Amino acid sequence: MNIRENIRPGGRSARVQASVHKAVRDLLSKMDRNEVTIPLIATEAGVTPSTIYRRWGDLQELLADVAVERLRPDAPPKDTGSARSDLEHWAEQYADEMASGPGRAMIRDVLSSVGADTRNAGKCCGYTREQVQAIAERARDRGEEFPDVETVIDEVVAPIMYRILFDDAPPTSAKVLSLVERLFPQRR
Amino acid sequence: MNIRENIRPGGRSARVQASVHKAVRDLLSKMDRNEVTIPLIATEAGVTPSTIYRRWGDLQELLADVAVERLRPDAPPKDTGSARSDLEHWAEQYADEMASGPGRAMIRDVLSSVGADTRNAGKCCGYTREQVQAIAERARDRGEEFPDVETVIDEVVAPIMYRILFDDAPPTSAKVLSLVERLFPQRR
DNA sequence: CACTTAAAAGCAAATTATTTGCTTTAGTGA
DNA sequence: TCACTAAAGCAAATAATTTGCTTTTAAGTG
Repeated sequence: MNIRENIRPGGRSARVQASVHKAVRDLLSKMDRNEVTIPLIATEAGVTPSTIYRRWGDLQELLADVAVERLRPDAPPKDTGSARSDLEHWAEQYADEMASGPGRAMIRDVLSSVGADTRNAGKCCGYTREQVQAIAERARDRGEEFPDVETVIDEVVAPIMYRILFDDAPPTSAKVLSLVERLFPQRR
Repeated sequence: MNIRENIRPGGRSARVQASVHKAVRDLLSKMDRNEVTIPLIATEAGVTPSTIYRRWGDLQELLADVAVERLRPDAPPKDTGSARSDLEHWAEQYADEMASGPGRAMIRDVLSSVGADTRNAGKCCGYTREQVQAIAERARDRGEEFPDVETVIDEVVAPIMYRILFDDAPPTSAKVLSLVERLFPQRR
């Protein structure tokens, strides 16, 4: 078979990507985000600035790329015994993480990259959907009632995110619980 | 009274601000947003780049400043006879405007400015709240039932915005109507 | 295991954007 | 009208970005 696949060499790629990502994370933890520049990242990562420019285009794209990685959940939602409490637990944690300083900064980075190709924001939304999906599936396996995933996104995730992004006050824990409550027809 | 108020001269300010804003709007309508640079804006506006750098700091802040202005509603929500239809009408229009190319770009600009001082995103949220408030007040004057403004934000505005920002598919008209429907206890 | 290939990295010069110190201009209040 | 000061202009210095060209390196091939 000799139709040349367009998988091409480019072997150092992974290594460079890893060291650049690490450099970004390190610098971001040490200094103010608008002091971080591409030449600085390049030096820290031990690569040439032009490498970064050519691979990522600009700082925004690079920051978005790093942020998406960091926003990827590292574990499925905790199993607390019932779907409702799984969701409560997950939503509170989600709200906390996203409302934190670094969380907000990462969301901003993701949203402000235009990257029509990369669809960064879409990826984040996808991670969230997967998490909710996992809770929903556990509910089904247990034979519990559980709302549609899209409904959970509309009624729990969206308000949390809207308040974090646009409002001065991030949602309190009580607020998050009340959002979840609306989804469950009757008492506990 | 001679305690010097800290209102200081700075008279050309308004004129410069107007011409810079106009230049930004004009350029944005003519070319791709990432071809727009501060030196270009400065030339178009007939000012010096350093003036812009000193007043706005960087391109993001300037774009955010212009975007906030443009996102300000120019009229109160249309009075269509009933609160529910006012809200339906307003929400559909809001969703359309925000989901459009320019709408999305403006939201992105607003969100990606850090401006801890300016609170750009907060202003936008404020405009939205005012619009919903106006509908709510009309409802009250007519003696109609109407949900709490914050509830409308959680259940209608937030899902619309979340889907526009994070999801690939902006909300359809039917989707928007179904969001409004949930807020009204029973049939029309 | 050479050896070829092409994507990705390095390098450096050219271009462009940003910052900064100093000077000038023009509203404002006396 | 005059003095005052915030904001604008100007230009030199610095920093970031782009670009053409060369070099390196992981794969795939024989």
